[in-house]
Amino acid sequence: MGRSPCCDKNGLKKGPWTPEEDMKLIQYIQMHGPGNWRTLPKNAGLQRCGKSCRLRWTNYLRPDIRRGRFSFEEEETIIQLHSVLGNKWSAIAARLPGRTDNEIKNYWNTHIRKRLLRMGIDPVTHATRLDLLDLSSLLNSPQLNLTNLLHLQTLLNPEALRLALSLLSSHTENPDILLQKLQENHLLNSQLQNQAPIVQRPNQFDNIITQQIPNQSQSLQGDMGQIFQNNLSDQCLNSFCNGIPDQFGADLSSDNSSFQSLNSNSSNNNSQNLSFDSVLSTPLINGSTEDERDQSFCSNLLRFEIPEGLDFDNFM
DNA sequence: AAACAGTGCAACCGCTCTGAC
DNA sequence: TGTCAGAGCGGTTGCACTGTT
Repeated sequence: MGRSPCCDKNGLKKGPWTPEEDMKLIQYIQMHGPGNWRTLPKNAGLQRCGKSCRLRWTNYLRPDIRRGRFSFEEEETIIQLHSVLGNKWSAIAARLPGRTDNEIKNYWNTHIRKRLLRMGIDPVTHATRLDLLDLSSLLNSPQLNLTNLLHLQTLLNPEALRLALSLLSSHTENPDILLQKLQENHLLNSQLQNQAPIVQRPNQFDNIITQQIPNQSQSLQGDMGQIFQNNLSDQCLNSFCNGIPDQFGADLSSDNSSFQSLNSNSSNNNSQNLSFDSVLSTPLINGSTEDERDQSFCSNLLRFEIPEGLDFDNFM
């Protein structure tokens, strides 16, 4: 079915483009415009296949190409769009002027994907996954305490909470048991993955919070349930983030003002009024370091805010 | 200084989609 | 309606560069 012949089968050149080749391609397209890539290389005097020419032009030679590091806003847009569109790189690129699908794809695979994995987020589904979370780092965090673990309950499976509580007690009592628990964790994780997916997309959060909390609180005994009543909902996401940062090589205890303000701002809200917009106020700094970005990502962990005016019909 | 490992990215491969005939 | 060629797309590869030992 219409597959174009491979370059090497036709004796055409492959590999990196030389400046001379670039110049020929640019000059030809400036005179005749892009299109008809099959005949273009011959007419332009290039020993390349049409596909190679098209790729070179669309990804690197086009005058409107924007080079350089991705801004934080661009990263956020990529993540948000990816959560909705998946690996539709061209569709994502269409919303990022000057960026190509290839560039976005590479950036996702080399930067964003790894970062999400470190944060325990499945880069495919954007769901929080305990098996992806670096629990050993989490447990070493000075931020780790019972309250934070309880906050995790709202985001994780009850089995996961039980594991975490068990790990915490072991952590302080017997390091060997801790190691054993961590190994058992792999088994638990595989079981968790077979259960209903723990997806926290924003439009589902309200339901999760209003529906899951009562059930899970009831499943707890005595004071535990009361603690949940006091700590659930609007602080859960905040505390979840507070529990994570050590694995990013940063200590948020010295710089968690955004989270503190979140606490104070949201303290008057009940769980049903939880707005994830309130988590979005983390200051964003272009050109920040990877660690700084990780911290900011923490606050934007579960943010899948859809840009205003975005018509998804156009993507499908 | 050399060897090795890890990382990032340009480019290619091969499949699918689309439109012309 | 079926076939074909061209174009586009996502996945993958290979190499250059950088950091570590």
